[in-house]
Parts: sequence; structure tokens; C-alpha cells
Amino acid sequence: MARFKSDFLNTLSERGFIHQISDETGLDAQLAKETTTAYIGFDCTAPSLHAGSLVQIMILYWFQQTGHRPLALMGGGTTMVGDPTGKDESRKMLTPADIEDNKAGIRRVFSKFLNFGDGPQDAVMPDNAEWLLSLNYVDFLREFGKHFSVNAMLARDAVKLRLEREQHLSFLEFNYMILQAYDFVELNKRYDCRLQMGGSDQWGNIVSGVDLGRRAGTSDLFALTTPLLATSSGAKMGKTAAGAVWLEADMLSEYDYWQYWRNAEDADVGRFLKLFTTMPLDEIARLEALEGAELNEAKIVLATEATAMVHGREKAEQARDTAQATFSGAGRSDNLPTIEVSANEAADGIGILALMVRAKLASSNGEARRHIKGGAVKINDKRIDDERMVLTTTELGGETPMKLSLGKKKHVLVRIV
RNA sequence: GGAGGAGUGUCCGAGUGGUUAAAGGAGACGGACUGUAAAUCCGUUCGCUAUGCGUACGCUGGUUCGAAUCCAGCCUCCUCCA
Repeated sequence: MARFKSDFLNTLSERGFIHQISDETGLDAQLAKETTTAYIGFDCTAPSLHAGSLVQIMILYWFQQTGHRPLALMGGGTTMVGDPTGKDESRKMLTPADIEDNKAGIRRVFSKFLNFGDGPQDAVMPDNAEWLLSLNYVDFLREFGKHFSVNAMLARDAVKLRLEREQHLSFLEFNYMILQAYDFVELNKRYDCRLQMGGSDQWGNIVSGVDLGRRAGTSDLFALTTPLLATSSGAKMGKTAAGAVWLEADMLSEYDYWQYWRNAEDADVGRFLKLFTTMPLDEIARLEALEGAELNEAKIVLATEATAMVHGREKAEQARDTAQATFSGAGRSDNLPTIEVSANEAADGIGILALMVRAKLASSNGEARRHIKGGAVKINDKRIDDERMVLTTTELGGETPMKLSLGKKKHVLVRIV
């Protein structure tokens, strides 16, 4: 029945993670034979990872679960250079200290999915700054540059397209694949890494690493890519109006994270359950088969399971219960995201507009005003029409915190402290 | 080095002296309808102590009662030639 000999590839293919593999049988044999090391590279331009990287994180998770050693490579070196793709202004330079902070945040995210340590299957988080920054240009060219065929590089789709359209391609960009290819070889040397994975857009870069390995005489290297993920209506994963769907609670509350998945499109539910939860496939098949309004049950499971992966089961169930209480009937819940107002401020009175900005329901007073005009703002489920409204201790309520809502879905509690 | 072209709001893109905070589209948000979905329809979409004020059309200066629009210099990008 199973298509592959190795658990890892079986799991991946059943759950829809595989887009392309460089040498399917070879990789399968290698994985079935012994504990293997694989890596995926991550940018460290932000202090956390967002849902867009979740597919990548999940394959590392499964890799470790099926008995192998995952490496989460931090692009500390490449971040220093800055990816020029699609940018018309140069990105602000990150200081080494920023990069360190970002790495720490990213590590916290990974620690929820992977076990780190020194054991044979323990995850490691290397940083390509360790070897890229100290490269000597001429030595590097002599040792590795000779293995790159410009003819082959020009034939790569990414490059070819640009050339055919007569679009600009900087030498820096052209070199990106070389650096990434070198990373792979370096990781092979340091960790006996045999497999690089990534999104399907990374295929070319990953395969150049495989090629370089062959020419530089490493053991066989393998490439595996995942499908590029978008929602059924074509939107990019992991983005909302408020910004990216961060995986750290202080950047996006557990409740909001839960809501992100709860609001998935119908057509995505089954696919997401397979990719972003670890639920057994027969259970997923059952949920996926639900139709119409019943599919909401599946979305709740999706949201809860996906949130549990990142924030823990307790927080996930709390988010679910909070949502349940908030959305069904006149209910309310004390676990909604909460902002605090000092007793002094409450005594003086605080304007509704300022309060909405504080609660992050609007980014400016003007926007808050527009929302009020549009009839979107409610306090304790009662619509607010007066944009000059000033809330004092009485309105804000003593023991029961006040519920401030924008639209039907966004609610924030205001508490006096 | 030479010749030509371009730089507009979150993005794309119109606008070539005066109701221009800047057409149109995308995206996003809110409303209606639903199932906290999609699709559809309607509204909103620079900031503020707001019938007003401040910022804004690559940057700096100039012409003018008045400039995104004209002039000069600079920067960046693209195309062709060497």
C-alpha cells in the first residue's frame, strides 16, 4: 500500500507536502537505511516566523518525528547581504545585534516544534554567517566557482525568464544560488546533511546545491520541495490586514491566531488539516467530508489543533471556548484580548477614538472615526454613533470589564487597573 | 562614455499650470446576505485638537497669485549604442 519505504516520505506524500523530489528512489532508500540529516533555510529579518513558514516548519517536525535529524539554518550571513529580489529601495541594514535578537525569537518558535540538543536526532540551528562572512573571495572562486557552469546558470528558469524579458538581473542576485548551493555543501561537511527542503520556488537553488555537491565530491545530496501555498481564492498564506500571522503570542494573541484558522475558506479545510495539524488521516477524511454549515465543526478542529501546535493545547482550547462564548448568542468571555486603562485615566475619562487606537482596532483616530460612522463599533454589544463619546469609570465598568467590538468578529475587553 | 525613457498614495496605474488629497483598478477594512466561509451587492480607504489645518506625486532649489504638472541641478532605475 505504502508508496515509499521510508516513513518520512510516506507521511509527507499522504499529507500533501511533496511537490518535487530530485531522486525519489535514492532519497527513499537513504531515509529507510539510517538516521539522516536535512535542512531548510530561514531568513532572520523578523523577530518571529509567521504562518507562511509553517509548511517548512511542519516538514522539519515530521522529519524529526520519523526518526531523523532536522537542521533549521538561519540565514544570518545572507541577511547581512540582503535579498535584492523585487526591491526598489535598499533594505535597511540589520545590525548583528538585531539579527541575534531575531534568531532568538525564531528559536523560541522552533522549540515548540522541534527538540533541540546534542543527540543523534536532536535538532540543530546553525547560522550561515559562521561560514559565509569569512569567505575569501578568490579562494572561494578557485575552490567552488570552478564547479559552476554559467551556461547552466543561465538556463535556470528564474534567470532565463528575466533575460528573455530583458529585465535587470544584478550580479548579486545571480550569486544567490551560488551561496545557497555552498551552504548545502558546507552543511554536508559539518553535519553530514544529505537533504535540503524548501518551497517550490527554491527548487533551482536547492538543485544547484545538489549539483555542487556532486562536483565537489560530497556524498549524494537530495532535494525536496513543497507546493507553494495559497488559499483557494489565491491569497498568499499568512497575511491578514493587521499584518503577518505571527507565531509568537506577544506579536499575535493566541485568540487571534485561532481566529485566523477558524476563518479558513471551505475549500482549504481538508488541505490545511493535513498540513498544519498532526491529526490522523482517517479523522481528517471524516471532517473533510462534512458539507455546508457542518464544515464549521471541521474549522473549529482545525483552528484548535493548529493553535495547539504553536501555543499549546491549553491556550488553544481557551481560545476555542472564548470564541464559542463570544460568538454564540449574547455571551461574552473574560479571555478575549484585553487592554488596560489606569484608574486615573478612567476617572478623567477617555475618548472612544483614543480607546480604539489603544485596542489596536484602528490605526488612527481618523480610522476609528470612520468605523463609527460606518456603524461598526459596539460597546457591550450596543452600537456607538457618537464619535466624541468619552468613557469614564462608570461606562468602563468596575468588576465586569467593558467589551469593545469592531464589526462582528473583533472584540477587545477594556479593564481598569 | 553617448543617446533615449522612467520615478505618483499599500500595490498597479491615470493625470502634463488652477474645484487635484490626486481618475480607475487591485488589495484591505466595515455593512447587507450567510455558516465567524466563498461569491455577490453597498460603503470606506494620508494625519490632526477638523465646516479648518498639516503633510503628500524620487531629492534640492527656482518660475508663478497658484506646480504632481514648467525650469535647473542631483539621485535611482530601465532600454539602446560604445
